[in-house]
Amino acid sequence: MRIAELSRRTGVPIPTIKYYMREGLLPQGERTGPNQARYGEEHVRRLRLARALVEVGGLPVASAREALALIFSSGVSEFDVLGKAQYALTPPRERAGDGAGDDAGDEAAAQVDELIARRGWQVKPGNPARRTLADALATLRRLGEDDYLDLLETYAETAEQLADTEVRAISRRGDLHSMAEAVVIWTALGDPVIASLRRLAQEARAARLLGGTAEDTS
Amino acid sequence: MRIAELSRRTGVPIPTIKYYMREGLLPQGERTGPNQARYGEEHVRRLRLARALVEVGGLPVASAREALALIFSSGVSEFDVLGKAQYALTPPRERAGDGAGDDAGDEAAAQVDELIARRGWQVKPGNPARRTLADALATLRRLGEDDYLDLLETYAETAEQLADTEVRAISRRGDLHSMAEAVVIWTALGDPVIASLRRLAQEARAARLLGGTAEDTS
DNA sequence: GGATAGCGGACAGTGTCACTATCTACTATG
DNA sequence: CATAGTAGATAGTGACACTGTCCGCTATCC
Repeated sequence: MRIAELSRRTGVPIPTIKYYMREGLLPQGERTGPNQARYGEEHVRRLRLARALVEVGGLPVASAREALALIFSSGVSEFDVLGKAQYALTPPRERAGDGAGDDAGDEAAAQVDELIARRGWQVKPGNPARRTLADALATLRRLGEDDYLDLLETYAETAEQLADTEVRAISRRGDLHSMAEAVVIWTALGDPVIASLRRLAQEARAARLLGGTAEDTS
Repeated sequence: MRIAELSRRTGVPIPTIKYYMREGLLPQGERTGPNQARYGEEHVRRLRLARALVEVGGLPVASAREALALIFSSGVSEFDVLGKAQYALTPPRERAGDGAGDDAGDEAAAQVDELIARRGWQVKPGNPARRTLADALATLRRLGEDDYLDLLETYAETAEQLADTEVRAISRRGDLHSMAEAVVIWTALGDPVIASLRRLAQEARAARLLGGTAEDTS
C-alpha cells in the first residue's frame, strides 16, 4: 500500500504521516525505488496507535515515540514492560516551584514513601509517579487542603482495585508483544476514561446528595 | 503589599503575574496612584490557586480563568457549582477523527448512555465528560481493544466509590465559597493524584503477580 | 533633595510544539 | 506521454505560555 491509502485507512493526513516518520513514530516503508515505498498492516496499526496516544492520551510526540519503540521492540521481558511503559508514558516534569522556605515538597515526598510502605507496595524508587504524586500533594498542602489524608486513603484503596483488575487482564494476554501493547494502551487511555467516569459519577452523586435536578445549566 | 512581595510569597515571577492579570486570572490590585497598586491576601490565594491549576492540573490558562471566576463569583448555588466547575475545567476537545465509514464513535456514544442509565446515574446531557469518555471508548474500539467491557465496569464501580467519598467530603464544607474552591481544586488536582496512585499500584500488583523484583530498570 | 530602586502598563519578542505547505526530482498508470 | 502520485528536504504556521524591554512615574533612603 502507498501513503495515500495509509492516510485514507487511518484518517491521518499525509503531511502528518511524513512528520511522524521524521519523528520516529513510524518506521520507513519498504523501499521500492528512489521515491517509492510500500507500507503494510503494521504501519496501519502503529499509526492508529500513535494517533490514539497523541490525540486521546494527550501524550507529547516524543513520549509516544518511546512507547511505540517499546511495543515494537523485542528486548523486553514481561517483568519490566510495565515499568518501562510507565517511564515512557510519563512526560518529563520540572521540579515544582520552591517558594520561600517551603518544605511542603519534602513533607509530601515523605508522605508518599510512607503511603507506599504502609500499603505494602513494592515500587521502584525511580518510578516517576512518585514525583508526580508528591508534587500534587505538596501543592494541595500549599493551598491549605491539608485534610486530604482520608481522601488519599480512599484514592489508594481505589487505585489498588483498579490495578488488580488491570494487571489480571493484561496477564491473560498470550504473547509479550500483545501484553506490551495493552499496557501502553491502557496506561495512556485509561487516564481519560477514569477521569471522565469520575466526573460523571460525581455529578450523579451530587444530584442525589444535594438534591440537584438533572437540568442543563448551560 | 506590592507586586514584588506577591511574587516572593507565591514563587511566581513578576512578568508572569502581570500576564495573569492581563488574562483575567487575577483581578487588578487596589490602585493608590497612577502607577501604584496594592495587593491583598486574596491575590496571594488566587495566584497560588491559578498556579496549581495550570502547573499541576495542566489546565490551559483560559480554563483556569473560568474556574477562578466561578470560585470568586457569588452567583452560584450549591446545586450547580459542580456542573459549572466541570464545564470550566474540561478543555474544549475537537470532534474525534472520522475515518472512512467509521461508526465506532456512534456506538461508543450509545455505550456511554447505556452505562449511565444502567448505573442509575443522573447526568446532564451536556456534561463534557460524556464526550471525552465516548471518544476514548471509540478509540479503544478502533484499536481492537473491544474486550474493554469488564474493565469499564470495574472503572465505573471505582469511580462511584471515589465520587461518593468526594461529594461527601465537599458537602461537609461550611460556606459555598469554600465548597466551590474545593470542587475546583479536587476536580483538577484529583486527576494527577489518581493517575499516579494507579501507576504505583499497578507496579506493585505486577511485581506481586508476575514475580518481578523491585530493581530499578533505568 | 537627589539618587536609586521599584512600579504599572503597553507591547514586542521568545521558545516550544505539533503540525502544514511548498518544492524538487522522480515514478506509476491510464 | 500526460497526469497524478511519491519521497524527502526545508521552511512556514498558529497556538500557547510566558518573558523582555521601555516609558513615565513613585517611594524611599541617604
